[in-house]
Amino acid sequence: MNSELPASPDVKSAIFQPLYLQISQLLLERIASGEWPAGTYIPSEASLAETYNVSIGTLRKALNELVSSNVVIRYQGKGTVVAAHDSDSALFRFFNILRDNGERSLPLSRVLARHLRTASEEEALALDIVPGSKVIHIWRVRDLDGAPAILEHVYIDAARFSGMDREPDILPNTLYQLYQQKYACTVANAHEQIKAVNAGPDEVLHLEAEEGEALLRIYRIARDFQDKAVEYRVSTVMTRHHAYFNQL
Amino acid sequence: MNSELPASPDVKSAIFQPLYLQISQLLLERIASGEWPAGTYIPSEASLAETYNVSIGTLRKALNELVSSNVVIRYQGKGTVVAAHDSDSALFRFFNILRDNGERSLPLSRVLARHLRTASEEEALALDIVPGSKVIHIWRVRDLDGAPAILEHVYIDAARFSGMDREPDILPNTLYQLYQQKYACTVANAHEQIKAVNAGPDEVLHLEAEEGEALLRIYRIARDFQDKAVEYRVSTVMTRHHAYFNQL
DNA sequence: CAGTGGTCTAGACCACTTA
DNA sequence: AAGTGGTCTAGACCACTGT
Repeated sequence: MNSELPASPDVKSAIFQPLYLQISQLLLERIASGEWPAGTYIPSEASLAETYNVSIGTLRKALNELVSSNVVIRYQGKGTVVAAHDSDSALFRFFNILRDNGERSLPLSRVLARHLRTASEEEALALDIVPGSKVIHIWRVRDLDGAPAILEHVYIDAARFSGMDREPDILPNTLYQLYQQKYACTVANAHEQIKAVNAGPDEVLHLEAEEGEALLRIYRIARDFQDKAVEYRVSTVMTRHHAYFNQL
Repeated sequence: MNSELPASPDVKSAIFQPLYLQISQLLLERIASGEWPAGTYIPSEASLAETYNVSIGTLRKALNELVSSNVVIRYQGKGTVVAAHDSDSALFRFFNILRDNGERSLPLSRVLARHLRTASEEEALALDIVPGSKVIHIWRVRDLDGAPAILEHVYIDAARFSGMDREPDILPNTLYQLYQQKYACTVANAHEQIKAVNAGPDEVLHLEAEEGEALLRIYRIARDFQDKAVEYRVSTVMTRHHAYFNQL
């Protein structure tokens, strides 16, 4: 087959990109479309290779691309599963506030307010939606080790997450799981900007901070596989007993 | 050859690890030993494959491991070069303080003090050296966009960097380049812990901060390829016009 | 042009999981 | 035992870089 066809020229010349990247993209689209929901197993290498008419080696390379971008996880002898936010490893990828000694501390949330409102300029810019659109705003405190530690504003596009402002349920600790399970929307990466701020009235009241105490403020924009902004979040963190950890 | 030998069993059974990882490790050792200094080209795939008696595919896999851990960089048509800290990409891997809009800003250093002294308990712990050892301490201010923005304490093992406290030269902006070029010591990764602090006298004086103004404090331990601690650094950052950026 | 890394293939065999 | 992913090989061809 190799001697006749110089590596499936029809597919190759269509888009100028290596075959394995094209396949990787096709698989990503099928995952993003909801065909294979998070937590489910996708077909085996051999079967996918047959589907796309490529060698198994090329298909492996395509899958490895998805592994390195945290889209799927592979288990030898079992299969390839679409990454879900409830796995232990994924849970802490987006939660970098740890105890001073580096140990994990499970956060506990209390929602202070939740409502639908018109996006401010800043929020619309961050979420990449037209100014004047509606957003759902969630305001909550997160406790670490029994004490209030994070005061957090979360903004999401109301059009995309319609109904979430009226959900009767108590919100789960990790919103990303909720986005994934109820709205088929997986946060794939996030970008953060960190500054230091002096505590104001809100932080004095809800974080038991001293007036003017130095706190971390983290601005985060979370994006899905298509690089579309999913959530804008501003967190204010008390760092008396905890710190933001980062591996370079 | 494949029918006779089940994938070079002699090498394989010696250490229980995939061949390509063993080779990757061997190459890393040769790089760390100084045989191929930073910035130089290592032998071609074909020649290395012959040296280690493995197929070219296996050797590629070994090299790709080194690529993903930022040890080497490959250029099609040219060759494989040992990563150096002076490449534009590497320079900003360890410098995450950017302007609010996300643009880079080249820092400018002024050394306030530099001397040899006995390590404190904290410093010895961070550098993983025996308490009572000598460290070189560098204290400097870094300007961003013409204004003092970072007040930084740097600690390095005096035994490893002997002579650096007496160097007559003005220290370069990026110490990591100096470590690499003069001490054959490459910083391969780093771990950071970030807190918020209120400005004290030092920061008021050198960063022109208001008394009590909230500042970022970053504790960083930098390590080499062997995961040995190279440098301990405590930076205090003014975030009026800059922020710490991070991609998750 | 020769030499480098990048892609793709085809097939053998190994290691792990499940039934 | 059957099915999955993981390793290793061998070789063809492509794309890019220098002389």
